[in-house]
Amino acid sequence: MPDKTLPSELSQTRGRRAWLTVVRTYLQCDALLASRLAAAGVRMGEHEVLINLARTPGMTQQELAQHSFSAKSGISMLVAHMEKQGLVQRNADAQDARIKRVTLTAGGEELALVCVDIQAQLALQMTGSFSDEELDMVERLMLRAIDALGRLEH
Amino acid sequence: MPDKTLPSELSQTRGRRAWLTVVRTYLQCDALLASRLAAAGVRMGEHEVLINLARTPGMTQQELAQHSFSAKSGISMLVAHMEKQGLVQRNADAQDARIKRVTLTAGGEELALVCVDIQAQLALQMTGSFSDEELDMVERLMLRAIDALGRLEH
DNA sequence: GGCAATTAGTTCAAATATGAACGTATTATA
DNA sequence: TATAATACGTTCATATTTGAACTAATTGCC
Repeated sequence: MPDKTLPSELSQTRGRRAWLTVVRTYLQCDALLASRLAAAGVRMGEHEVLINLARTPGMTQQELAQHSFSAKSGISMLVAHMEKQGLVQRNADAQDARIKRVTLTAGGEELALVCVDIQAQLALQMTGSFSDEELDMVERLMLRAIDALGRLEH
Repeated sequence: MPDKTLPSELSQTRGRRAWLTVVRTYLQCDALLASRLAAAGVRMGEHEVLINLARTPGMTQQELAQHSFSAKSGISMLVAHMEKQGLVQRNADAQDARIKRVTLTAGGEELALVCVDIQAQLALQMTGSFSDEELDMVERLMLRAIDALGRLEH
């Protein structure tokens, strides 16, 4: 009986192969998304903030940073810039003076709709041939993966 | 409640929801991968090059750039740096003097094994609860998505 | 052969993203 | 209550990444 799994075997597992395909898909999709957003005059970082605030108005910058997986310093500068552009508004929280709650302005809402549209359009083009069952399957499997990752984080 | 505009319909499709879950999974996995590689003294860019060259020795820098979805200028600098570190070697192609073929040194091979191991380990931890059928399903679906993306690229 | 078009790689300035240090506000603890 | 520990946001120096301009080599075409 062969003993514990060796690195050279591990590297050929189905899991790794499947995941690398996910990564390739993500990177290719991301590149296309970036180019379509650029055509609409929106950068990836702005897109992320707009999408998040459209779904959840009043997010803190900390929350924005976590959700977009970027450093809070970057969010601070980005949101400041977007405020100058008139896309968002920052208001101190009533209960906690440390917190700045960020909301979209009318112009921000409008641009967020464009972003959502671009994103949804791309998702549709990419998964257009998937059945509802297949889409649900993807979502459920990915949620399981996220769950497994969460258990590792400490 | 009456319908709003067209975008709001699109934004709620299964496809978008499923895809956003994939994105979240990718970002979370990527962050963890980066931290584990950092613990081994390897940066993400180096990891990408090492993994690629381990699978396909003698890749050109152009090919490396395409496979890792980064600018060729970055690859040029990165590979030059890795050559100084003694991880890779660049040799002019015999047939085409423009091309530099990149291969791993013994040290590079060794480090590449570590990278492959970290990557495979993470993939296994993430998809450990998946059945073979589920893994194959993920791979096939992602390949279909990549195919659909390929058809759009013009 | 000769010349335009293309391709691989490099360089460098500019755009982006990050981490550490700091100021300020809040919460926990003694 | 005082004081330490923590949390949010900003700033700034420092990576990291990119795009455009450039050199050199190759290919296509007349």
